[in-house]
Amino acid sequence: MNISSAAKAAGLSVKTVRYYADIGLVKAPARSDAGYRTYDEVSVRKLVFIRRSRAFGFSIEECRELLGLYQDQARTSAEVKRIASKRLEEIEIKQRELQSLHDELAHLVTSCRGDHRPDCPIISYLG
Amino acid sequence: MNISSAAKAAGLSVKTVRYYADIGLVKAPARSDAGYRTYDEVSVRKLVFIRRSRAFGFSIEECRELLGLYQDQARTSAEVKRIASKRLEEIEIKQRELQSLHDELAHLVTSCRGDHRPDCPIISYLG
DNA sequence: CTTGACCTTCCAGTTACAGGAGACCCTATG
DNA sequence: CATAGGGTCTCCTGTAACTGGAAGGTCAAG
Repeated sequence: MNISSAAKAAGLSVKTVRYYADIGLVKAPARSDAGYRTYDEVSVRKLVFIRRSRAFGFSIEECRELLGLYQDQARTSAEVKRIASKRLEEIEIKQRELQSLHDELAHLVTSCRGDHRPDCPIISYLG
Repeated sequence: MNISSAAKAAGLSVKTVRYYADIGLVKAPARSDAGYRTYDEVSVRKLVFIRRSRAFGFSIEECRELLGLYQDQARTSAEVKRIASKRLEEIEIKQRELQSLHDELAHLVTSCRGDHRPDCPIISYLG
């Protein structure tokens, strides 16, 4: 399985798969005679795992850690839960930040008439 | 007023102020004989404007545009409102994304016992 | 045999700065 | 007056997670 097939199967771009190989996250298990990266089902499954973890906003380093736990038969669910909980907390913090930003900006936008005149509460507030 | 005083007055780091000068966002209005950047009240006010705009998540390019509108006596409030509304929409999209992420991850975290055993719904879901 | 789609490596660019090197400047103190 | 400490300058590198592109090798089809 060449890199483009693996990328398609995993739902990633070729560039991204090559990048993951470069940083040692998911290396191609083999190379062809011509030096082409060759992937198998196992590595594709890892790539999918990474894609889904990334979609959850886990960083590459967190993905690396999660992938280690994914492959580790002996790890406890507590180890996984710790990382996921940390990520959940980050999400909640970001949500609160976004909420206050949203409310403040929404207030400014609704209070701005948005007509041809120059006076604007948004600019007044920012300045 | 040297760069560190200006930075302190604007609530920014010296590095950031120098960066804004480099990219032509807020240049120092003058230089001393020794080549030191010299700031005045007007430029400090612009720096504050940028800091507050950045805090609202406006990109540097958006800040550049807003700053242009800020300084433009003839601009209409509609022009400002357009940019702010666009930003507000981006925030709302991000909020919805974060919300579904949050719900899904929260569901996984609560369904994981987080004990010494290896079976873990989080990993099962990601893999 | 050639064409076109693949693949390779390496380099540059993205965002919005931060860190640091090496050199210059300024002020205060001994 | 020398020097010590800060502050400032420019320039280079690094960050996260890739994307785009150049130059060149490979492979299958017609």
